[in-house]
Amino acid sequence: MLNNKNNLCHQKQECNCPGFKIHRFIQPCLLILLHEDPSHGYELMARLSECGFEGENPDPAMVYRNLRKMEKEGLVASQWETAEAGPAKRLYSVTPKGEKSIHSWAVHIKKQIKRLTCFLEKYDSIFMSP
Amino acid sequence: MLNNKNNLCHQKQECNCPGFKIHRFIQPCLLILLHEDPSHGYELMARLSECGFEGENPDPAMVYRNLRKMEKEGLVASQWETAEAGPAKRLYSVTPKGEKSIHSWAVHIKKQIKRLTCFLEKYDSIFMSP
DNA sequence: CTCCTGTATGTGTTAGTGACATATATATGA
DNA sequence: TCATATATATGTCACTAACACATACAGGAG
Repeated sequence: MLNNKNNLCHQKQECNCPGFKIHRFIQPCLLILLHEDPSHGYELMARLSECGFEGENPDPAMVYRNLRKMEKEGLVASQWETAEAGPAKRLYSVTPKGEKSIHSWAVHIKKQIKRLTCFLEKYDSIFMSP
Repeated sequence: MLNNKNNLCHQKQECNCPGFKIHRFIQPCLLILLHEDPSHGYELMARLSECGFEGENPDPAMVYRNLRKMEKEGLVASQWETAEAGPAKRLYSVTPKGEKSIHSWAVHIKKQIKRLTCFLEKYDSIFMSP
């Protein structure tokens, strides 16, 4: 039932949310932050604390590489900003395709909250019950 | 402030929850299921639906490899069960070290729920407000 | 007896990811 | 001129998810 050669027990990945389960949570965070306000990588690192990453300074490599990757996939667009003082910034904004991706992520994030809550309920009933 | 050579902006990984963020969510699920009731891999695949994985038949490779890995790390222990009919089963149960790991996971899972909820709040305020 | 199905446990491979280290450039103030 | 803050980026490595595939035992159908 669970596993035979014609109907493998694990379903094929159909969702276009990369990662499917939940890793790459940084991607939807970056998308929604950019949707609120176009921004650049360095600023986004700070703004990630708005997404429940308080105190956990994010890896710049992760931020910059994800931004470039999402640009390659057409989820965000960028342009150089040289007007202000300091080194040039690469300003990112969300494309229509990126906005669709946000909706898609929201569905999966709801599902994941359900799973995590399910774990916590089990946990509490085992270790927190009187 | 965010990034200088002496105090890198991303903190070192100190937590003993492998994966730190949330991937490998299958591990705490297996641990708590085994804590409820010692079981074997094939059965655990079915029981994962109790953990919010309804309809998503898990990859056997993930289940079995994670079980073996956790055994190697001393989080679970196993013994062959040959009494019943059918092929032999490898019966797993949680060790004291594994129980500690469950507590550790619970902390991080609470944090992750906070993060995901934070995302959804932003999402709703942008796309669901009147 | 043979074949199919269900139960049960694994291995092999590959692309992708996270974590960490490091490099580079601009501007400001001490 | 030297340290610091701002800003972006590359290199590497171990680990993971995803998928394909292999193996073995047992029961029932034909």
